[in-house]
Amino acid sequence: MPDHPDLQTALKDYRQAAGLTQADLAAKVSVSRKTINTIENGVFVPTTVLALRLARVLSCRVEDLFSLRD
Amino acid sequence: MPDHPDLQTALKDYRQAAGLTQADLAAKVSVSRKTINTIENGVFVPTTVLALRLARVLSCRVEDLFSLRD
DNA sequence: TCCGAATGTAACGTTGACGTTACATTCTTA
DNA sequence: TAAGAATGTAACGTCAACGTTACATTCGGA
Repeated sequence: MPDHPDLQTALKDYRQAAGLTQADLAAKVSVSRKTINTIENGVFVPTTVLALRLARVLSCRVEDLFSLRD
Repeated sequence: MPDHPDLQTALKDYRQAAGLTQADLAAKVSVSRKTINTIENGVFVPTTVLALRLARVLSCRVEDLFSLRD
């Protein structure tokens, strides 16, 4: 489960704080559970549209969920 | 210059407010000028990494630049 | 400790983001 | 109004995001 070179994510923390499973969150933003799983594990970076949906559902900013690795 | 169905953007407004040309902004975030141009015109949506870079350079949030069309 | 729930992960295909180059068009401003 | 700067846009290629399905593994509570 490699970290993505450009980005780090706090998605798992926010999801768990909201009391949601990966499957719950996937349903709320209309993607597959695998998509949530691979994003949390840094396998790939979500599109901006998905990042905006995730931030909306988790009541935070895109920057809270994803930050550039400098 | 079709609007993207999922997203609307205020990138042009923020760029112009910062006194930057498309070429200036492209250089600052390390993409081609065409990429900035096509994003501003809604031809396609930037990746999350690029959206984060744009927000950083323009001193605003990703949500200020891009918003879901509901 | 056992069982179900939650999570990890693999293969294959489709689509769209972006680069590069080049040229046409539209704005500025002297 | 002429010249340069800024912007629009087209063709073609590459790579990564995601879907779908399926199965293995791990975790948490009775």
